[in-house]
Amino acid sequence: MKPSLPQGTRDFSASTLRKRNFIFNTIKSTFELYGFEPLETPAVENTETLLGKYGDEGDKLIFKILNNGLDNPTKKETARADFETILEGRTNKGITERALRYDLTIPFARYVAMNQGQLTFPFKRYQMQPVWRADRPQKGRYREFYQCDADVAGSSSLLHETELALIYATVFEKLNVRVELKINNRKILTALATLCGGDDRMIPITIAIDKLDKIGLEKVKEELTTRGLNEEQVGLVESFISIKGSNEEKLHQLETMFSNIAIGLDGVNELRLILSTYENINQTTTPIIVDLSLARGLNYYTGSIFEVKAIGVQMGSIGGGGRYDNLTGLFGVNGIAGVGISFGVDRIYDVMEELNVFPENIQKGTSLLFFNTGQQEQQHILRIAQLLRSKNISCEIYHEAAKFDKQFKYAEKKSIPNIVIIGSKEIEAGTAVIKNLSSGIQKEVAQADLDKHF
RNA sequence: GAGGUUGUAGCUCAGUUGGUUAGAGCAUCUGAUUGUGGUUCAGAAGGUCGUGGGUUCGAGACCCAUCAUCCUCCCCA
Repeated sequence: MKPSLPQGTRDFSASTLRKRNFIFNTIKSTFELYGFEPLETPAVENTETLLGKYGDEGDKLIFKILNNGLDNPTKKETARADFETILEGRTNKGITERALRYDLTIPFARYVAMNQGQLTFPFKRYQMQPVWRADRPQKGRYREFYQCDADVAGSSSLLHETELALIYATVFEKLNVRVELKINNRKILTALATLCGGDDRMIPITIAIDKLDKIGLEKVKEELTTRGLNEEQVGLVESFISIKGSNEEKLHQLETMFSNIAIGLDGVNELRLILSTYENINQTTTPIIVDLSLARGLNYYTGSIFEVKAIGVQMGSIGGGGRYDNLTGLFGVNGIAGVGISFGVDRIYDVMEELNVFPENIQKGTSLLFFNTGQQEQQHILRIAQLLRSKNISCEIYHEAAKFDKQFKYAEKKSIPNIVIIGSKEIEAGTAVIKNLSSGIQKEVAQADLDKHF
């Protein structure tokens, strides 16, 4: 059979992995600087833990795992009946009891709900693991990709929003990626829905305005009309998303617009507080921008919402997050608020590759190669290599006494910067020949001092 | 779920209106080179042209199906 990879998945080789790890390490160390602690959850969750949390579209994109033992003859009739419900488009425990994790937030909520008695609140955790979506792959979209989440459970303090925004700014500055950090508040969108005829207008309105920068104002208005808004209501939405100016100017206009709607004013005040603390503290060059068309599809958000876009690259959002008032409510535990952000490592990688901003020094592998001149010498070299390794110098020995030509080419292909020759002559003299491959400079040193040269 | 793109050597790609034995560059291997590479030169190896049907005297090329791929929409990181 021909070897192949499932759609939307990738192998990562050494140079890619070093760059990816650079991103992971940057995010991880920043999370820890802010007091978040690590958590890992299984790749597989019970299907019912995940279903119904991401909307109808989301449910369709969850990878479900076929149960084992369906071919057991004694269970054949039950299996057949269960499968009928699958054909009707519903999931069934008898066929797919488990599913692959779709994001990290719901598993986190499940974990908090299960362990609420043991946790210290506010509970701050970070999690960097792959998630899977049965989506159609395309640019910046994979079926297996990593998310790096930091969430706080059990606190409604807006301090967390500010700190999470600072984490975004810090990480992207460390990665040398210029970004636009966009913020909005679901309460403002709720107020808009109220103005437009009721809370049930919330989802259609958010879905439509979220597409503003992609499809333009006219198409958004069309979509609002087909979703049942009348002319006056469409006009309201239009004047809402047309609000321009500085952050403060936008907030000011919103106050006028929602002067009679408490939840709207509430949202404006939250935004103002987060913005002022951020702007006071932030030492990076990343601006935070109020974007009223920012809506975010996931419907569990209830307060602040964030999104990060890279500047200068055509790519969907590389990070997003927000506040959800009742994180664990779906698991029967009420009263635990949450707020969190997520980094899309795979997209960040694509962006950094396109902008060519990875540092040079992260590709460091083996620092020297010992040439192999024969069995006898190999024994001697092995001892020296172990000594260097104990001093934290990475080295390898060419696996056979081949022509120098071959050994040189091996070193060059693996980008090993130095080669060391210890042949019979050198063993006798107690010396070693070091050659730097990029400069071509060669020197003879005492074997005992070898470690001092790397 | 809807629409489009592209599948030829390990990689990147040529291949004329259908016509002998399907090509190039890079990479690989061998030699020039018995302890000093990158350059150069000489040579070798590598393909059931994604798969299966069809049209034709003749198909890498045309038609149909199928699979894969990348991209767009939906939705999202």
